[in-house]
Amino acid sequence: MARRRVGNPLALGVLSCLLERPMHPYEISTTLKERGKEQSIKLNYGSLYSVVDSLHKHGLIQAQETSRDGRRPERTVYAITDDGRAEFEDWLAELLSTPVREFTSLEAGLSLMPGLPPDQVAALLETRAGRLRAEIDHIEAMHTAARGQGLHDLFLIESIYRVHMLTAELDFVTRLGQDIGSGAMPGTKSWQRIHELRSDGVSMEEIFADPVRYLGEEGRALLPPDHAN
Amino acid sequence: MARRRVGNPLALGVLSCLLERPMHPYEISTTLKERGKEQSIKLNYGSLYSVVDSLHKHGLIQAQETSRDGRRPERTVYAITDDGRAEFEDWLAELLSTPVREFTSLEAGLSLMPGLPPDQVAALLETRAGRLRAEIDHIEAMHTAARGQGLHDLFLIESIYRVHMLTAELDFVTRLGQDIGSGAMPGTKSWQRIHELRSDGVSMEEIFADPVRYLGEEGRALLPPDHAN
DNA sequence: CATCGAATACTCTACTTCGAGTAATCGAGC
DNA sequence: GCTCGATTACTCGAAGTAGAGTATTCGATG
Repeated sequence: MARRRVGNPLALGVLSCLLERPMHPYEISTTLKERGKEQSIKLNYGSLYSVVDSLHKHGLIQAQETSRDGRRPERTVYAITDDGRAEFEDWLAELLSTPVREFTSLEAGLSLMPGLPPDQVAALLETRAGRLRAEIDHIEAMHTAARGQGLHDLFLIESIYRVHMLTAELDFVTRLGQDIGSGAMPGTKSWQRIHELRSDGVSMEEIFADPVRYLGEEGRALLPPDHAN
Repeated sequence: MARRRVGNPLALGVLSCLLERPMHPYEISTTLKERGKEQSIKLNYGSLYSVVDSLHKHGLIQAQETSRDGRRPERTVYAITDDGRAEFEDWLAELLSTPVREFTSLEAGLSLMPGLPPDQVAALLETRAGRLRAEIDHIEAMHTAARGQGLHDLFLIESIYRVHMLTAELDFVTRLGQDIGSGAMPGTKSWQRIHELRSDGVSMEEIFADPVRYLGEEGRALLPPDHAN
């Protein structure tokens, strides 16, 4: 994190609140929750307080007053600085303009997919598709409700984006599950066969040593594991 | 992370290597890299060694031998245990079947988007679209090359998924940028106006106190910030 | 007016992650 | 046979993250 002095996106949420008026950390957290920002920015107390400390240390916010009611914990009210305002604008512009590589768990799963037999993978992807459909329906019901309250799509935009991406994932997963299940996916036969061989006690090294013997012509594709990645 | 004894997906990559044969950590890292898995599973040395330790501590892998050549660092070779094999299958099945909520930086950006004026946001989204197109072209060129080497799509699946999702993002971002730029997005007028008022020194609180006065009828939508989220 | 759950407002610590740093060996070329 | 960059193989510490735990007050209910 050479670029940003504070790297957690929660810090951007903190700055966005302080842009309106000075607040203390707990108030920031409730404000973000009220506005549904915790749906798009991960928020937990441990991170909130350390992020606020860090923003303070770097001069992006400043402590205004420290008060206490009776014996309740101290509250420190923070205000944004000019430096903080500049950082907010620059950071937000970067988030919108610049894609960053994010590692998702489905990508990890897909890349290791051959570790399970194809019929099982097809079933698992079908299960995922069902869950995605449920999730999409759930979010869309909330959108309908929110629009009924007169809320602009502008304030739902991150959630609309989420539905858009979940739908794309659903398309992919549905198609892939079908292609694997039906055997339309090239290589599925070998994939299946390797799992059969392995449960008969043949080691990976034996199969790799002479794939054509174990897998027939399809096995030739395994010869140079020459990923041009 | 109550579920998995070791939470980092890198641990699944480690297990997948040891499923083939025992290896030492550095060999695991080169194997994962050779196969292009570091494109889909974040891999860095610090994490690798702590993940291996953790797998060992939890009995999912076991140390086989510790050797050293001359004065070179020690190498510990690890083998997977039956427990590790079970964990691998169960975890991989979960990754494929169960969507998890992942917070992306674009979602964070979109949710705070009104913090910049609409014309600037439209321009930033256009910039992003261009970068996404470049990224997609780049990955597709690699696919073409890999297929030319006789590689099955099966071994490119995570990368094909990535292109699918990048394309979905590109669609969304392109459309949103146009809608905001053209003013077709409802609420854009108020959004613009708020930024004008703010740079004239009007505070957020004043605007929220009487939105209709500052923004006309469109401002009425701001009255109950009643996110049904 | 006593009680009990919800809300307020943090604190603490164990765990994870990151990536620069270290240190030896190997091989190619002059 | 010497040098220099690549490769092998990790180590270390600073920083960040998670989320359970703590302590107080408020408000509704019987």
